Amino acid sequence: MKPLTIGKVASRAGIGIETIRFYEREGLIAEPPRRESGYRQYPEDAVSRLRFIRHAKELGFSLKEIKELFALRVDPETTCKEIRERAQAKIGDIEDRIQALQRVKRALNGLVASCRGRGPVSECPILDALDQDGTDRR
Amino acid sequence: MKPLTIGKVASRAGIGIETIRFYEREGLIAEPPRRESGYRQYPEDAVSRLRFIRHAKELGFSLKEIKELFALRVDPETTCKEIRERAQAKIGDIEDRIQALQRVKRALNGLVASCRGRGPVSECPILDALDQDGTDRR
DNA sequence: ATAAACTCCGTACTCTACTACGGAGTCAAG
DNA sequence: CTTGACTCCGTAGTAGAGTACGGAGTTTAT
Repeated sequence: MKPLTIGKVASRAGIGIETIRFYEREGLIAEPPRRESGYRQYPEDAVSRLRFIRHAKELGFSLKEIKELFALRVDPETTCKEIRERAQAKIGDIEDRIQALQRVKRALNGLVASCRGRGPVSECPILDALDQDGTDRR
Repeated sequence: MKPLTIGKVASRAGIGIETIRFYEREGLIAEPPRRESGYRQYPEDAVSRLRFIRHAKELGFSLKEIKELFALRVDPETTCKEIRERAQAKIGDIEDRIQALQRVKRALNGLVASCRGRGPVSECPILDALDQDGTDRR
């Protein structure tokens, strides 16, 4: 359980050193303790947090949204009610995204099918995939 | 079925006029025909395409990726096999994303539940949600 | 005990995806 | 036939998310 240097954390989490410092500046991760020399010393679980950030980004969450996800559990002063409400809002959000992804997937499947069927692929099922609910949510 | 001006297209698709011109420059949408005055004239289905772009972006696809999705069906010279392969790769990709989102969702649900259960919410189920496969895919 | 590798910091640069500006021409409703 | 809304274009600016630089100090493996 010895603390990790920034370089170790970076390679384990699969991101760059500069990015970690950047996230620290942006408040996505806590400032870690330092040794006398000023070197950062990370506990193991910093790696999980950074991986989470990486994956969440790949899913299309912005850094701001990721911060909000983290905020759901920090401070023990937040009332349960509030946490529940915010979490549930996020869940709704995520469900929307899943729906939308499933539509894209169906469209691509349609493409594959029509292709297998050997007919001309000229017309485009992808376009219909997400076309509905033209109005804004979020 | 009369053609639409850029402004109409923009409002129906839920994006800005400048953004449409930008997408045109970037090759995400075709240059539409113009009337003598130079005004762009869009067919109805331009709206679908733009909505598709908007939704795909919300899902975390970059413009470049979106272009790749579209490229799956443009040129009729691409072999069926190739289209199928590329489409299937994208499908796999999307399935991964759906899985990941479902993990986040489960984590949030857990959060809500543990909260309702009244125990201390101190420890963080969210972090585990996406934490696995530390290595890169894509 | 010394070289190679690592870390520090602030600043500056890059890339993506818009968004705004502004002057000039065009359209359409009254 | 005017006037207010719309569109044209090129260029410039912005926000978000990193990424690079470079000189100086620190660790660590041999």
